Amino acid sequence: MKSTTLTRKQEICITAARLFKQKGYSAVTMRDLAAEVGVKAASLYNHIASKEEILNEVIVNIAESFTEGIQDIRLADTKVAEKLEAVIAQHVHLTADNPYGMASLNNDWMHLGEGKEKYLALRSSYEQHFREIIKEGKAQNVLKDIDEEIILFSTLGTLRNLYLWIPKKADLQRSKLIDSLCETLLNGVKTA
Amino acid sequence: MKSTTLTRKQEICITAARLFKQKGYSAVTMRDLAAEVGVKAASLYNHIASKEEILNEVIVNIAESFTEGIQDIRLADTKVAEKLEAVIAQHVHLTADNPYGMASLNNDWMHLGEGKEKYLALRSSYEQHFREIIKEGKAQNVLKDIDEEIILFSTLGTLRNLYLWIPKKADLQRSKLIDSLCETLLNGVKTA
DNA sequence: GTCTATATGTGGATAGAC
DNA sequence: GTCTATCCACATATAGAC
Repeated sequence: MKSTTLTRKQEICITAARLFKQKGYSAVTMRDLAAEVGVKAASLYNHIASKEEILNEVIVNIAESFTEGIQDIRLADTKVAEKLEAVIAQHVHLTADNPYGMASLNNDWMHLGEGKEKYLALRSSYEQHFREIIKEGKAQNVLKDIDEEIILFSTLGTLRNLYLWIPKKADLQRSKLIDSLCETLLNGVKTA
Repeated sequence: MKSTTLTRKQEICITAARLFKQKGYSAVTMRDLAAEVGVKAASLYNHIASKEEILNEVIVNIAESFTEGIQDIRLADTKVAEKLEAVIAQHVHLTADNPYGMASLNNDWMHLGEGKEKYLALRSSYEQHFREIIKEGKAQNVLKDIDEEIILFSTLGTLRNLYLWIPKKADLQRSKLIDSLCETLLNGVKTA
């Protein structure tokens, strides 16, 4: 992140993420990737140590962004309702910035090698922060008395799938999308 | 579906679906599958023609159930609110009956061969029926004036992820889960 | 930093004995 | 219907010339 010019390694990882979304990590070969980058497969190894390292680069950075972000949100001195909206907004922003990486994060994390434990810890931490916000919301009577896990996974289910249709709705403004999602997820779709 | 005793082919497909959920279709080898079934890899080919055929068996049957089900719901002579609840209930039932197959349906459909077009047609049809129900809801002022696509993908996002946590919450009764999801998805999580 | 050539392993699938 | 043995294509990754 020190320059606007992409290093070769970054170019490889970004291209890889796009292919991983299309076919999944296991079905993408180093030859596929090399062809897309415009070099021969062997040349990739001057920039990365292994296929697995690419997956690590793609996934772990995003996972860190999510966990750091929700920690800041949780600890912030704001109302619970605003925290919930901030969590939704963060998902929209991080997904719009990197929809391909989000696909790998969701679907290919089990193919991580060394990095798997770190990823699982980050995910676990993320969910725990989210649970604490939900608990706070229920304690303050801002959230209904619905099972905490249902609220967590229902909300996360929608947010985790954002990567599937944000690219298809490129025309939709982020701010409008965030507003609609907050309304839908927090207040529901039925009229009162 | 003509007997309570599983045929060898059914046993293979059920075992395969479980492995596909763990590692994804591409990363599961015929040797992995054979070991899990308790035979040698070559023996599998007395029951199935190819690895791809297994994926077809796993995915297409479920996709058909979903599309047929939502068509019946849409055409039924019931109120829109009940239709929405029926869609949610169908997701819970089909997912609880076959959580492993749902993983393949969500994540491995792109590896279908011949069956891919059929799958895509079924999915498209499913979404179209869902859209029509949403339109009906908005026309009758049962649903808020939120973008139809947002309602569709927000709701589907949560429902498509049910396979990830239904197995972890085996103790949760289906009827309680359906009630909670209807409340959460339709009326929202915030207090009025 | 990219290439050609290749080492080494493993994938899906088949042949034919039992 | 299951086995052993095997074919052949293709996977990741390395060696060494340029």
